[in-house]
Amino acid sequence: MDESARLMTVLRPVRAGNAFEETVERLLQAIKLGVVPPGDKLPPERELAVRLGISRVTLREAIRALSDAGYLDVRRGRYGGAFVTYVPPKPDAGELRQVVAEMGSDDLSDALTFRLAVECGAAQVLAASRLAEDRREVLLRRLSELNEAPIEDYRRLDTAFHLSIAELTGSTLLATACADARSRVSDLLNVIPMLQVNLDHAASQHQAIVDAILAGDPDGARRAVTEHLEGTAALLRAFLA
Amino acid sequence: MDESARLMTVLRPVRAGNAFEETVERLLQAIKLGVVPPGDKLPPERELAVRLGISRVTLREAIRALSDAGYLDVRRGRYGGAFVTYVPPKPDAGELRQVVAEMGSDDLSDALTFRLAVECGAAQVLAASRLAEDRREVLLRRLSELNEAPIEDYRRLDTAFHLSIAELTGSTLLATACADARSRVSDLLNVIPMLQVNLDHAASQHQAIVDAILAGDPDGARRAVTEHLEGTAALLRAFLA
DNA sequence: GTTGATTGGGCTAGTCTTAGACCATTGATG
DNA sequence: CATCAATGGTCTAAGACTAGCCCAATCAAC
Repeated sequence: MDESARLMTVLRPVRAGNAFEETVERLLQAIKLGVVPPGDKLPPERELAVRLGISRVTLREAIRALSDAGYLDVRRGRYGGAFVTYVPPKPDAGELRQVVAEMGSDDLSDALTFRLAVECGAAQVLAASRLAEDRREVLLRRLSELNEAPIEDYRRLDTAFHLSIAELTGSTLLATACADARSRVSDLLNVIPMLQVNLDHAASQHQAIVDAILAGDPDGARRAVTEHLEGTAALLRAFLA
Repeated sequence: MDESARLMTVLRPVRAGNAFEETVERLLQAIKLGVVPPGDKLPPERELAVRLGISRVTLREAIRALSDAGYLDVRRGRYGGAFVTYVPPKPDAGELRQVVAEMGSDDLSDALTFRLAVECGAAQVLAASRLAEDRREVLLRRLSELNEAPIEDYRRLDTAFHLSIAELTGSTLLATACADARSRVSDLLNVIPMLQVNLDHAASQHQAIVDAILAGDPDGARRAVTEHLEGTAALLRAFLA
């Protein structure tokens, strides 16, 4: 609150952990967000190490850890690679309380606030910009893909829809922030039961978000995103009591 | 835009550089944002190294580099320390073109979009929350400090005002994002001439932001922040042509 | 003045990380 | 069924980074 709060913010740790830990975290993000869907494989080690800006040795340690933990299946030889075996756990309200407890109430509250802010920010920025026809089509395609998704692909395509909004703004920083926000709550979202009423509700909210963005209505987009996110946020916050 | 855009976002470099470079960047952020004002000193090396999660050796290399570059004056002995000597350059429209050019148009555009999104997001979140009386007072105090600021303190107190909005949401992640966004454009803001009309304009916009937040009006807060930021953004974008 | 607490300056041994080379396995293709 | 390109598996030497220790300088307080 006072001046020293800003010192805490800026003079925070330069690094979240060692290279190995940060790499595990990043790969886990790619897996859990469905950027690399189950059954697909990560890029070859040599290429991935360059992309992540780390040595192949460190990357291999991280892959090894994820392989041991059951997230990846590593196969040698041509057409081999690190295949994603992780499938999101089946929704289970019982586990929800446990997962929330593991995270800590302060971190959860922080993550939910952050997510609300950046997703609303992205939606309003996108609504305020003149959108080229091909970008409108991307947004509509993501929406229809989500609406037609089989249950087992729902979470991944929901993520894809939400992240597309940030990506379409053209800001890498914003897309990164939204991906980060999403991954901080993805474990929680995964264990929330998916009832048909909720899916229907979500579908109409998604439609409202897209309508507001395409209509060039930033306030409407902001409200639609807020309404959509506050639904799950309120549910999660209820488990903090 | 397509699926591979998300690969680029998530499988980006794990680290922005080596520990030394990242530390220099972080200290520079603290200095340029005025978190440690000119004449004040950084925390003692031993304490700062712990906060930043790096070794004292690496921290000292970074401090040495900033000292050589004229940002810090390091003095030994009790009551010594690394004193901030950096004072923001005098505004100069001539330099603006040069600073914009150094940054690159894509990075600038990205930073401006990111800043707009996160600051709007923070303001709307704050406006939507029930604000305790002491928090309202913090906001009002920051505003009046800014309005009464001598010209040489204006930028620093303007930063303090803007960052307070994010800090008051209670989200560390959001405060960090806003500080990051601000520091990405601070060099540019510093060289924009400060004309009295512009200062008056900014003052009324700041007032509108605070009014909307205290009134619990997220849409109003969003619009007020957008109007305020788009002013400088438009000016900066003009230099991209 | 002398003292003592605080602070920057510097050294060393050990660990983490990297770059690059080379080996082993796989399976589509001819 | 032999080939070979693509891919994971392994090793080594060099560099980056850290933890911990002690030295040197400064200056308020006594």
